[in-house]
Amino acid sequence: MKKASLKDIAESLGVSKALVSLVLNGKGDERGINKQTQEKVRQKARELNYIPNQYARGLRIGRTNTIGVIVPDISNVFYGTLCKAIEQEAYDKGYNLIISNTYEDVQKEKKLISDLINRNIDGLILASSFDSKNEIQGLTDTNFPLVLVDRVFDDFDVDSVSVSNIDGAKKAIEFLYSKGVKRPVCFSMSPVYVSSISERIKGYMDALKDPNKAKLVQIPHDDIEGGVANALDELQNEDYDGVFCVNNNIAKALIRELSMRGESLDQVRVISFDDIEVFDIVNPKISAIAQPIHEIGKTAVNLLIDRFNNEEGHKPQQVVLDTVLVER
Amino acid sequence: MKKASLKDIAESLGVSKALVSLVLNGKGDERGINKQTQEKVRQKARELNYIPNQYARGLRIGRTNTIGVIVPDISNVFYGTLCKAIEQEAYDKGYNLIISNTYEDVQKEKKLISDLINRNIDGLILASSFDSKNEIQGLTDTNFPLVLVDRVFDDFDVDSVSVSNIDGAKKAIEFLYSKGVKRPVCFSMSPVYVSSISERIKGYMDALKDPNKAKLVQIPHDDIEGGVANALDELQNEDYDGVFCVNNNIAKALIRELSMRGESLDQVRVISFDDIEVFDIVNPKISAIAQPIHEIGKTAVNLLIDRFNNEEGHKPQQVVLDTVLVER
DNA sequence: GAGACTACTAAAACCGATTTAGATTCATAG
DNA sequence: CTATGAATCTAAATCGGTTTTAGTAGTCTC
Repeated sequence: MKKASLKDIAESLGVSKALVSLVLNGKGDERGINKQTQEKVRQKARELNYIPNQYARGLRIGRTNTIGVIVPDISNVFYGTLCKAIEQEAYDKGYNLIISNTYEDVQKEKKLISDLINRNIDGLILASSFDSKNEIQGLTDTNFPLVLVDRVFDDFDVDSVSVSNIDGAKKAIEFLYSKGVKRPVCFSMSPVYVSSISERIKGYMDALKDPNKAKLVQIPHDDIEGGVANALDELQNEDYDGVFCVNNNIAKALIRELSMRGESLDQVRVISFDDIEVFDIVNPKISAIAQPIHEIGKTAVNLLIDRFNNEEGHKPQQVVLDTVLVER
Repeated sequence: MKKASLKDIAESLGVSKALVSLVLNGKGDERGINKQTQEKVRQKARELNYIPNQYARGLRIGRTNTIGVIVPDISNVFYGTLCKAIEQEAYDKGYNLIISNTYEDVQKEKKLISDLINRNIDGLILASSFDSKNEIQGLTDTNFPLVLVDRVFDDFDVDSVSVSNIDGAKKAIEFLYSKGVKRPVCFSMSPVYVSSISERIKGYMDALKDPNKAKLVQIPHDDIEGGVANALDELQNEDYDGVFCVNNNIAKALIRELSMRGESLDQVRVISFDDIEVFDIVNPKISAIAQPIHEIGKTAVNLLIDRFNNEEGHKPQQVVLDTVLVER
């Protein structure tokens, strides 16, 4: 049983394709098509289980109701949840998603961007691994609908949704102090070119009571386990009693490493940016700075759709959402 | 700068669209087109940064190089990783993905399936929440390329990829015995209609040394936390010293609940189906039955592609992969 | 120099929708 | 009896590719 086309409906009713198309697109009244004829068309469409061919439609009207999403790694819970949020909102608004992962590979990211665009997506939501906005400058120059999430660039006239990383980091440090921590160190990720990470470091610095006691440890992003282990060795002789992890991957590695060394989480108080389920399962539980992931996704989708509906008048917005301290 | 079309290349070179199309599709030699002409065409295509419009192409040849993927929940690490595996393999083979979540909602799953098909995907990889094969019988009757993963149906002549759940569960129980556990109970999920769960229960039963000592606890899937808490209350007076969790969600809840009650994981030995990172972070670590997720994804994609290339001759296969005991 | 063959290229149909510009009918006004 | 116009509907162009069919030169054969 082949799928029914416009033509099938038109022929079986003895009317033209044009009429059928107009009726089914709700332009029947506007175009003065007889109510009874309209009803017959709709009836027949149901009967034949007609659904328009999206590709013919896309070819003609230049839109495909598909949004591209590029994230570093969908199997990372943060991005998985973000995609879920995006998908829900997009689905409600009648859009589908094409999701791709870069695995932080800048070359792959470039290729993916052009691949997706050439698949005629209507717009792109991008959590970029690029180290500068230059890489996507070309995209924005062509006026392609783009929303950056999670990782954004300063002074860049593009729609974006991010969280107040500086503020979130400050909250984390203040929380540590309030729990009696005297000297918090910061476990950071290198390289730090992504905006979110560098901002969190700045927040840490800003919140320190005594800037001279700042201690920043760089964990290489391609060997988190090893980096954390080295860091702990190095810190053996330093006196510190709290750790602020700039993301959950570092925190997970830290928890694992500490327990392998038989050191309790009671001795060193840990707090992390990004709240994940693990923090609620380990003992003792770990506090965290949670991002409003659902809202990030929802906002990103709506910025895009606003742009679609408003091609000319749209002004790029940089939305910055607040984080929440999850105290455990 | 608008995107270049076939016509642009043809006109700027003074040849026909047809010639350009043939050359760029590698049929130049076959059709005896002058080598030099071919080179000029390719050169110009590069110069104009030409990429074919996938929708025009899809409309004409009836394929879109897009695979639909439907899973219960992409923010669940298991499915996130599965999607990642599928995406990698598909990407390598030149296919894109459209991913959607059902959240175990059968109605949404039905709608998603028809939505995706009407977006002209070439094939579908489905981790279904349906309780019977009847729901997708219609799909297979139309001969639509479909591969079931994770959750499959017996006696169903459809491509599928799953793991040997019975065998995996047996391994888990045997492992518990080998570690001195005397009486393992099974924390299962209700309802149990999905094949994977019921098979794991069967594996548990089969592996018990004394079937009279079987103890099966049903955890409602929509209140795992509460279900686990109730189960632990109920088990207070029973003597048991090991728990086999049929999936990671139950295990996570169990670990959390045990530590909240101050009970150590040393007293009750826990093992879970599905291996997740958490099990390597908590203290003590948790052993697990790992699924070869990457291979599942890869196999599913290749079954689909084989079907594409082999429309008539393709025979549905039920691939069953082995699990691995991850001992910690 | 006609017929056949080779090497190359163009034209046109087609996929299935949308949309523009116009055609047809019929009633009413002048 | 014709012009005006409202009400209905349609033909055809279009989107950007792919593929089939048909053609034109030029060369070779006898």
